[in-house]
Amino acid sequence: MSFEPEFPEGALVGVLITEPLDRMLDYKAPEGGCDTGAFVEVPLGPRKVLGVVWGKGTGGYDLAKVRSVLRVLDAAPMQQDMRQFLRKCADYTLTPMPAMLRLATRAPGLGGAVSMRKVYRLGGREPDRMTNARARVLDAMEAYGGAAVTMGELAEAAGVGNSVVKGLVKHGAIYEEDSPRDLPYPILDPDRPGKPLTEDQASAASALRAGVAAKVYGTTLLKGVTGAGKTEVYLEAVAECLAQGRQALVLLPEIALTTEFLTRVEARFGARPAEWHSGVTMTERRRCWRMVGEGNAQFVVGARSALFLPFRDLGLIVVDEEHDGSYKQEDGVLYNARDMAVMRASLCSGHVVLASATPALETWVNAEAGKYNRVNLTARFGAAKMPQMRAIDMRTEDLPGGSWISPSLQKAVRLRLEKGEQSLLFLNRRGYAPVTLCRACGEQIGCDHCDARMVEHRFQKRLMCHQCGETKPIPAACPSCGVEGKLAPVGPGVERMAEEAAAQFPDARLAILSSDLFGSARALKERIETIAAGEADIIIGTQLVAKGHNFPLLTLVGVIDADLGLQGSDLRAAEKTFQLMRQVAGRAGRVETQGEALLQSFQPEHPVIRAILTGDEEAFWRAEASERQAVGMPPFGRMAGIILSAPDLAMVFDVGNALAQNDGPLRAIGAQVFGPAAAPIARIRGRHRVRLLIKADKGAPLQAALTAWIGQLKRPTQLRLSVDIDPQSFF
DNA sequence: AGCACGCCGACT
DNA sequence: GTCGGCGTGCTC
Repeated sequence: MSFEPEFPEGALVGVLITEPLDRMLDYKAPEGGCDTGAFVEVPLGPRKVLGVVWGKGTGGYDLAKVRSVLRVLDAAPMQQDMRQFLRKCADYTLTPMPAMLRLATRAPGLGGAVSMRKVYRLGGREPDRMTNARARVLDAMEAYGGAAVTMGELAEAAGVGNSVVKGLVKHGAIYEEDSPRDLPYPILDPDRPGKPLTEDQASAASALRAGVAAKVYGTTLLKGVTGAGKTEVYLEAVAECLAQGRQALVLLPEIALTTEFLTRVEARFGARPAEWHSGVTMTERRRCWRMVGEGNAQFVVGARSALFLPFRDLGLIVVDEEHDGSYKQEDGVLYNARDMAVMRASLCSGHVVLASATPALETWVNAEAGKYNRVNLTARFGAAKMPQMRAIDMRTEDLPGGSWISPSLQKAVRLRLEKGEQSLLFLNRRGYAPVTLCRACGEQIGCDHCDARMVEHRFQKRLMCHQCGETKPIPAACPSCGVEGKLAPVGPGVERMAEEAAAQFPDARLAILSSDLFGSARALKERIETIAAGEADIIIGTQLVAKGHNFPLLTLVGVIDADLGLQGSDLRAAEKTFQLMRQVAGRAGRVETQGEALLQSFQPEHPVIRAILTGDEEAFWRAEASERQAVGMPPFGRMAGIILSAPDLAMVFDVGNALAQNDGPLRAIGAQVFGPAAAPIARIRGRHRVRLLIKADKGAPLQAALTAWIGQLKRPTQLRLSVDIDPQSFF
């Protein structure tokens, strides 16, 4: 080290650790000193824990008891913008700092030494005897040029066992050396020619490029209809970012989408980006985390948690399908990755691209207000046209009970079958039937641990709770009245749709796409590929199919129940329905032929259904926005949810009521409290849950008031409390 | 989070 | 008389 450390040995430093203590601890700097941002190992009681040097120590602790940092870890120090990001994110979501730090250190083996492995290069000397096998090894070696190769790879390439290689090492014909296991990612070339862009795409791309080139914070909504080629366009923004030598991040809402994306990146930049999501191996995660921190990964594609990777110089974050509900983490640290992406970029002078065919209302409003730029992508790529959309009025269809494919829809499917084209029947309900009803006593079979009904999954021959995942066999007799043979499945699920479709179209090849029918993302992806290639005539799917997979042969989409999601008092229901419908409809006819989308509805005059059919999105958003504005709901007001849970129902309500009564800190900022009421999921794994909702004006200092409010409460040990800022759904 | 300390019920 | 339940408190 040629530089003096910021804190010389023995100096007092404040360390943030990943253990749930909601304050910094003072330690003495270790031998050799340390700097702010260093990842360190510190003693805590009998344990050694991970931490980050956050700055000068406070000195507010008995100096005699202050212990010393054990060692500075071999990892790129956390930069100032990252520390600011964690702090702001913690303040916004009311999450303790240690939990934020855990999010940012989700890399295995962080504490360990850099792991090494043996690699081999061509040596200078000749072996004593040249054998056939040895010659093959040297030939294979030659093919690698000067590059290092592992034993496994080399033996494989030469078609020999490793003893041959070892023999050559002994004679000096091959050098053996140690190399870090975590290798840098291949260099991406932003100057390779991309796919030719349409005029529309090119102008959108240059707008995005300009945003990235400015090297200041900015957010752009990239709004483009399904199939308009948003990916090609934002990859140009990535190219600009890479050309500047900065790092780029693309967030995708679904792991299943990454494989196709990687292929496109490879085609555009000549190599694959780093991947970060729950599906990648531990080794690869560690490599990704380290290389991102060292600047040896230029481009990362990942899930929402990739926002917390230690980027050195992040110039661009793309949030693809930004409206997708899965960007909101629903357990642990409750954050919305879309909003946190904006926060992160604002701290590192990066640009954000929010891409969607159907933006979230919040995003639309921000673009209208001029807080975000807006770039529209209108033309469909190539010859593809938007599908014709039509409602099927279910009130006038002659349909026997227990079946859901109307005669009009049947006719349309037959037509496609005759032409050898694919149809998609969309139903956003997994399983066979959502309700199992006893025809003798009216009992609906529920989950033993939650207040949810059990959904029949006929493939697995079990009932399943979609809340907690609990399953049980389908009983022969009613658990309530004991009568046998009277249990009946009620309502449709995709499995049941498949049964009906098989009866209606006996000669068609059917494929069901539902997340619970696939063990892995890989299996799902393979299935999607064979279907896209034409292995099925009729696809029956849940919302999984609405997430951007490309089915070129698909020309008809039938939405079985377009009314699902319109009911209820969930404020976002209309928005979600709108987004889903347009996306599913966008599946149809992505290539040459004109597609058709049919929506089965009992209320075709509903504004949402009409907005979908007329394609007047702006009208939909304007109407939705003014409705929300009138009642002061997000994004025109602020909301927070408080979930209390404990094994004892009375206790949860007592605490909830106590909170509701002592609402002084909230009243001080003009906020209102609603509840306590049973939470949307009233019981999970034996814990009763109640929810309070807080509604405040847009500018109100909500987080500070919530902290003061919750702080005055003394709560029993078994009671858990979590705060959800900007909840996704509120009843 | 762990882990220790500590104060009340059913066992050798 | 002890073993052990988990409530309370501490960790620099």
